[in-house]
Amino acid sequence: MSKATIRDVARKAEVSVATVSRVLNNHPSVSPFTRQRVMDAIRELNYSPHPIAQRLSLGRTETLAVVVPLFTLPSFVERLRGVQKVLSHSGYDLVLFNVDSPHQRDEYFATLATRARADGILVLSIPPSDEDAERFLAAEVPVVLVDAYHPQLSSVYIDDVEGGYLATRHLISLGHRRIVYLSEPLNNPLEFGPMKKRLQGYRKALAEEGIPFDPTCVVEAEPGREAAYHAARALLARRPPPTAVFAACDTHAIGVLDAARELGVRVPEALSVVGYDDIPDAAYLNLSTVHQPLFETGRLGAELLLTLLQGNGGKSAPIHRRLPVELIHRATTAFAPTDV
Amino acid sequence: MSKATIRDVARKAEVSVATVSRVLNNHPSVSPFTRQRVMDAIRELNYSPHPIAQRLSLGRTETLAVVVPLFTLPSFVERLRGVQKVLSHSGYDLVLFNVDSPHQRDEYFATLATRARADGILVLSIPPSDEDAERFLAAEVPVVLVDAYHPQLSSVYIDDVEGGYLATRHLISLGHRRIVYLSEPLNNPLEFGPMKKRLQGYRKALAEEGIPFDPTCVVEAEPGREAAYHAARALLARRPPPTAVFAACDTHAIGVLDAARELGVRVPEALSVVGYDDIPDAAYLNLSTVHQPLFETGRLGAELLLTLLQGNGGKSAPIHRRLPVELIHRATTAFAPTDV
DNA sequence: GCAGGGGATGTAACCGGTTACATTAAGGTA
DNA sequence: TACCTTAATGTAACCGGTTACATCCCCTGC
Repeated sequence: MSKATIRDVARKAEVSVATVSRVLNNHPSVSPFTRQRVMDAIRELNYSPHPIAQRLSLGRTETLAVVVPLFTLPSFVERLRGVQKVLSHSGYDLVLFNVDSPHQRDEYFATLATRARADGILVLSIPPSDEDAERFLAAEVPVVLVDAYHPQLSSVYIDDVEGGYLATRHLISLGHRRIVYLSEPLNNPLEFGPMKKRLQGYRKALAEEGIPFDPTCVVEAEPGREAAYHAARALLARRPPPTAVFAACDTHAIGVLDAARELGVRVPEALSVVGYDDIPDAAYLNLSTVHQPLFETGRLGAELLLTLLQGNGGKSAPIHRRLPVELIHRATTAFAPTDV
Repeated sequence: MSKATIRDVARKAEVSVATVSRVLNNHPSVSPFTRQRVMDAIRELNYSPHPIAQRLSLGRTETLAVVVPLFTLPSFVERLRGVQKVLSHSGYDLVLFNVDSPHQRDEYFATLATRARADGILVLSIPPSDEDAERFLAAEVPVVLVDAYHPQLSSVYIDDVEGGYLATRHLISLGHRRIVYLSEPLNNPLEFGPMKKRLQGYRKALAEEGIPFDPTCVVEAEPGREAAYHAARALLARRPPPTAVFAACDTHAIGVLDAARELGVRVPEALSVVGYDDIPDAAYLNLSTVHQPLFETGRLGAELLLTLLQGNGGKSAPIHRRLPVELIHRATTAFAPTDV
C-alpha cells in the first residue's frame, strides 16, 4: 500500500524524480501546472516519502537523543515533560536512552558521539567526563546538559550550592544548631554533582554563622523513601537528637517525616525538615523545601538545543544558563525547641 | 574522524566492500586471515557502520515507537520503566511519541501506520479506533496495546470491571451504602476505556447487593489532585454525605483525603476512601486501593512486542493478556458509621 | 537574426550500507 | 587429465530519497 516510491510518483505524473522531490520540498522553480499534477499523483498513490531514505540522503538523522537516569531520579519526569513540550513540534524524533549504570552511561555517550546517531543530544542529570566532552566536541554534535555541568558543553542548571545554603540558613535562622544533612550517596558513580554541591552550601551557611561542622551530621542513604526512613530512625535515636534535617531530595525528606511520625516525634515542633526539588508531593505534604524549576530546566534545555541546531554546527562557545532556586517555607520547619 | 565508510575500510584492508560487510555481520564464509585484516582496518580507521544506511539497506528502522499520554497519566512512568527495562538491551531505538490531544493521537497513529516509521509500536493507555486498527493491520506493523484493548490488536491490560467491582464490594462489605464513584471525565476524548469499565464494576457490585444505583453518586472531576479536592468538598457538603468514596485513580483519592482533612472529616471513621492504581504514594499515605501491576504491564507489553517482531510479520492472531488486579486494604477504609 | 538570460525540467551521481550472482582457486574423484 | 564441488571473494545492483549540473525552450534586446 504505502510502498509507493518517489519513482512511482514520477512515472504516474509523467515527470522526473527530481521534479517530484522539488514539489515535496517546496522548491520554487516548479510550474503551478506541474506541481498540481505531481500533487495529484501523490494523493492517488497515497505516497509519503520514506524517512530513512531522506535521512540518509540529507545526512541528518532528524533525531534527538535524550539521555536520562530513568530509574534513579523521580524528578526526571517533570524535566522530560519540559523537554517533550518543546520537541514535540520540532520535527525531530525523540529517542530515549535510559542509563542505570556507569557502564551504560559510557556506552551511550560513546555511541552517541557520532553525527550519524543523533543530530543533537540532551543529557539529564548525568555529568559527562572530560573524555566524553572531548568526544562530543570532536564529533561536532550539539549537546546540552540539563541539571549537570561541564565547562565545555552548553548547559541549563541550578545553583546547588546556593540551594544548600538557603535551606541551611533557613534552619539556622530558626535557631537550629544540630542540623543533619541527609543525602544520597555522595560517591555514587552516577552522581557526583548536585549532592556534593548542596553539601558545600550547607557548610558555607554553617561557617558563616560560626557553627562548627560536625562530620557525624552528614548522613548518606540510598535513594528512596525507605532508605531515608531507616536512616532517620537511627538519627532520631541519637542523644541528643538533631533538631533539624536538611534532606538533599524530597523523597528523602518524606522518609524522614515517615520515621518521625512513627516515633512520635512531632514535626515541626520537635523536628524541622527541609527537602529539595519541590516535587508535586512536597506541596501536598506541606513540606518546606528548596524549589528548583524542574519543568523549566527541561524546557529551556530543549530550546537551547534547538538553537544550537539552528546555528551552524556547534562551533560556538558553550552557553550556560543558571536558574534560580527558591526556599519554600511550608509547615515542616519552625523554631528550634528551646531545651537546647 | 568517524566519517570512515565501508569503502574506506575495504580499501585499507585490500578487500571488497562485500567482504567487509560479511565480517561486520559475522557471515561464516570469510577466511580467518581476511577477517583479521578487516578487523584491523576497522580498528585503525575507528570505523563504525552508519546506522541510517544500514536501515535503508535492510528495510528496517531498528526503531520501536512508544506512544504515551505523558501529561495526563501519572501511572505512565511505572509502565514506561517496565517497557524500558525490556527494550534497552533489544538493540532497538525507543522513540517516544507524546499524545496530549485527540488530534495528536490521530496524527501519530496515521504516520506510524507505515513500516517505514517504526518496526513495532507500543501504545500505552490510548485505545485506537477501528480505523486506526485497520490501518495498522494493513501496514502489517506489529502493535501492542498496554492498558488498552482492541479486539484486533494484541494487548496487555487489566480487568477494570473487576477492579471497580472489587473496590465497591469491599466498601459494601464494610456496611457502606452511600458510595460515590469519583472519576476523571468519562467522555474525555482520550479516555474511553478504564474509567467507564470501573464504573461498570461499581454498578455490578451495587446490583449484586440490591443497592439501587443513584446517578448523583457518579461524580466527574478533571485529572489531578486539585480538581478532586474541590469535587470532594462539594460531596462532603451534601446532606447526608456519602460514607465512602471510590476514586477511579489514586491521585483523585488523595485529593479526597485532602478535602476530608481540611473539613475535619475523619478518615476512615467518618469516610472511607478507596483509590485505584496503587501508585507509590498510595503506600506512603496508607491508602486502600486497587493494585494494578503498572511496571509489569509495561514489561509484558514490551516482551510481547519483541515476540511479535520475531515472528514473521504480525500475520498471526492477536494475543491478549489480562492481568489480575488486587484490592489492597490499608488504613483509609473501615466500617461505615452506624448512624445510617 | 542571433547572443544572452533565466525559468522549468531531466539525468545521473551520491548518501553508505547489503546481498544476489558471478568469478576464481583449490581440492576431490573417476 | 578432465570434471565437479565448494569455499572465498569480487562486482554491481539496490534501498529511496536529494541535488549539482546539463539541457531545453522561450523571451528580450541589440
